[in-house]
Amino acid sequence: MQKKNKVDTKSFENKWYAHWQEKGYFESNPNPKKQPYTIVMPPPNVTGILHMGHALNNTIQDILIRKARMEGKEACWVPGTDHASIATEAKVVNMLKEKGIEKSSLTREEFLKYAWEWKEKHGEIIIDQLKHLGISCDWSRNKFTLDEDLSKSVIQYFIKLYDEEYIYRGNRMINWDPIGQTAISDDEVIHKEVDGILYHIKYKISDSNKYVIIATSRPETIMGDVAICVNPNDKRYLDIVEKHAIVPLINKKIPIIQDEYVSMDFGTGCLKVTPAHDINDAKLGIKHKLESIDILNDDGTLNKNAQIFIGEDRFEARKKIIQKLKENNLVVKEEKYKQNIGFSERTNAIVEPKISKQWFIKMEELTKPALTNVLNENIKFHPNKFINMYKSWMNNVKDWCISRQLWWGHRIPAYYLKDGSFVVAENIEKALSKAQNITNDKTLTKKDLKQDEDVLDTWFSSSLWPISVFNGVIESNNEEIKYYYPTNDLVTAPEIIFFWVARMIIAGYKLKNDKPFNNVYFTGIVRDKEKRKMSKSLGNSPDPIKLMDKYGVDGVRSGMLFCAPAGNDLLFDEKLCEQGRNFSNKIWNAFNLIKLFSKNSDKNRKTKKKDEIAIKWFEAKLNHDLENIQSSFKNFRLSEALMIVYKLVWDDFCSWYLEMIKPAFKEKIPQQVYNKTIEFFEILLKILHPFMPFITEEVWHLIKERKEDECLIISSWPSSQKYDQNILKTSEYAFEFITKLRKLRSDNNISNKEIINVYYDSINKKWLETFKDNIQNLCCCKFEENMSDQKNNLSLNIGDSIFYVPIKKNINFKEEQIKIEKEIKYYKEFLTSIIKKLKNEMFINNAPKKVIDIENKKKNDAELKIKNLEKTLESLI
RNA sequence: GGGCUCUUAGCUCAGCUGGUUCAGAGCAUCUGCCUUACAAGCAGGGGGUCGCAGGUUCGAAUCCUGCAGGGCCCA
Repeated sequence: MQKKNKVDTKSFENKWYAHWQEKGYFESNPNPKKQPYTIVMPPPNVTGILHMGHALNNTIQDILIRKARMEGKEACWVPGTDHASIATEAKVVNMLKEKGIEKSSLTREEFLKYAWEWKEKHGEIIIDQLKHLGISCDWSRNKFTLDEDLSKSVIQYFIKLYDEEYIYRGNRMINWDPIGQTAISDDEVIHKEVDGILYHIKYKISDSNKYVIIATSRPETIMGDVAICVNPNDKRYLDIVEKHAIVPLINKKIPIIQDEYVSMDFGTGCLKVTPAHDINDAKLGIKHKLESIDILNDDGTLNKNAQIFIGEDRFEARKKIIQKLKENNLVVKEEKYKQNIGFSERTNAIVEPKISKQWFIKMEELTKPALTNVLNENIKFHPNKFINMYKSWMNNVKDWCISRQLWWGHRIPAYYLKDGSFVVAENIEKALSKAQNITNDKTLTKKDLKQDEDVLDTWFSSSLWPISVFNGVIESNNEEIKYYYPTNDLVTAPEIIFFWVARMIIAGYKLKNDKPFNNVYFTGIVRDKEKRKMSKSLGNSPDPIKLMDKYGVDGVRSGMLFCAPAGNDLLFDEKLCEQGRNFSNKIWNAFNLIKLFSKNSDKNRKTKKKDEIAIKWFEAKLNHDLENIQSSFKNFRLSEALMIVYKLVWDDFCSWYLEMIKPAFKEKIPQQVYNKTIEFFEILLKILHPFMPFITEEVWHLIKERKEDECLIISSWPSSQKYDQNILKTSEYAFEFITKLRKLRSDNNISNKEIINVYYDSINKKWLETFKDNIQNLCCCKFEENMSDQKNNLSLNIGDSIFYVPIKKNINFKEEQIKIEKEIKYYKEFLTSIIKKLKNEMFINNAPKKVIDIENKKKNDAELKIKNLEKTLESLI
């Protein structure tokens, strides 16, 4: 029969969220009397939707901020969204395509109008979804990276870096995304191993009947070939060096050159050199002063330089070229081989190396303070294993390409004059005056200036986030930035350690000469049970909103946390939410019981001994655990902290404490015990609150009359008080006794209601006095001192004491005997090994005294144990 | 290919600079219970040569080397 004591979390989730917001509990203002505690939220893409990664990440931040708030700090959590230039622009382009509009048919202004409409329409979705999670960020501070003040900050930072000569414009090989039609940075390229084919193609030697065979995986680029290169040590090709080869199909004459760069054992040892389409070939090209022939259009189709297959897509062209070469018997061999191909992080297009004029940031100098302050732990990484990764990136960092051929984003503040020279300024007016100064031409007008068409890499703007959300770039000394910066903790995914974390640190030192945050907590990547990363394409990612509907917000939050140790991937299983929901229910039912107590509390009833002990014990256990919880939090071991709370609530409070103080049938609970129980429960609710904010707030208001502003969310975090260590130790024996007697009862089919008599002789009287009532109460037994019949008894060995249990029913003494003999054998072997150890002079001479003492104690304990077991055996027979 | 990291119960993980009776937790599983807070529960139980092979040491899950296998980052 199922009972209906299930908590309906939906009935109060919205109520409390609205109440907290209405009361302004999430909001923060600089308060010199309080210590600030600041988190900036990693801004999700403005048009994105909530996935499990967001849910985990924001839950963690919420736990941290709620705890800080309860600890009396000025807790400020700044939320926001990111314009995500390339991702959002791609979405808008697709949307337009569906309407039959090509981006190329629109002006910049027209396109941006559509983009802003799109943003207005979709931009609030993720914010609403985040609110669903119950997160307590200061929504009045909600920012968007394209907001006016943030945009100004970005431009100002650009100008500063340009003026200090960290930013330059240069013609370099970059990664070209033919779908997004933009340059992307090295970090936005994902390398994957792909099955490819290495084609061995014959090139005729000029003025000869001979051929040279080159190996290439990209035959469509042969029209861009400008040379053939061999290793000077390669004896196979000595005869053709200095001659010329003829590029097939287009019959172009190219030189055969030598360079040690060419590996003799890869392919045929002959490399076709295509400087426009390969980074290494480009280097060779510069070295040997070769021409660079770009045969591709920006969209990845062949251009007129290719001479053939003009307008065909690069991969189509590849097929056709191979076919044509085959027709001419020029393909000697096709070899399967694994090659590394770069894909665009955002569009998944195969990236094309391309020489292009772009804006770059010189990184070498800028990374120095950013590296030092992580290595010296001025900024702490949790877990710190990521320091190594960070270090190697910082040490090998290349200049960062920050221009993107997109419209959605911060437009580069460079203004070109007719002669191609440019000035960098925050707006056209300032640009004009700069231009007039430089050229000494006061007749110049705005019309003579043309702003750069490109926008900045999104990560360039987000690197300012911890500063710009407090307007610290433009007004570097305002009250807010002075109070909140550096922020305390950043919670993010290790995937963006370079994209974002590193660059925020760089910006922090550049602009504020100080770190942007004290701690970086790296969460794991959310994966499914089969360890596959959760992704839309695999369809293995549950919708967090649906999960919250099913298991309650608190259930999902705690469920995720159960298995989220820092830096370890989270193998998500819906079962965890079930566990979380069950936990909510447990809390709810503990509340139900306490509510029953309240109806039956009695001011005149005196506190019993068993209750006194229960209170004394739980008080000690609670304070003991509070210490551990605090240290887990300090080390960002949040799932560990939750587990301590979980066990404290479920096992210690519900299973032991509440059972101990539960009054007998039809009896009332003493008022004092009730009050103490409420006090404990309140502390438990407080430490549960960061993890499970809703149920705890609800119960908080139900267990006591409270005013509407006496909320748990702003209550004070409990600190650990001094506690009785002794009772924690001695109570262990009581629990052990109870467990063992319960087992004895079930092994021998004794009904739970039947009182079992337990006899004892030499025993720690004080211990028994302390725990007697609770033990008798919890496992339905009765202690007697003198036993008449010394034989045919079962017994319990607890610590150094023996308890005899005369059982009238048929007991298999033989079996019992074998069991005890086995145990005696184990302890005897154990004892032998310890004695051997203690006789070992090397051990005695080398081991610290503490260890030797322990071994001696082990010896004594084992001897006593054996003695008691033998005594037990005697009483059995 | 370079670097980092991991391998402990069926699953997910704790086990700090070697030394408690150290092999642990949660989940899962098994057994018995609809006992008046809770079957989304209660009570009890079982389960691991700590990846493999060496080495250092009085003593190794813990330190070192090699091997095997997984993961991450960078080329």
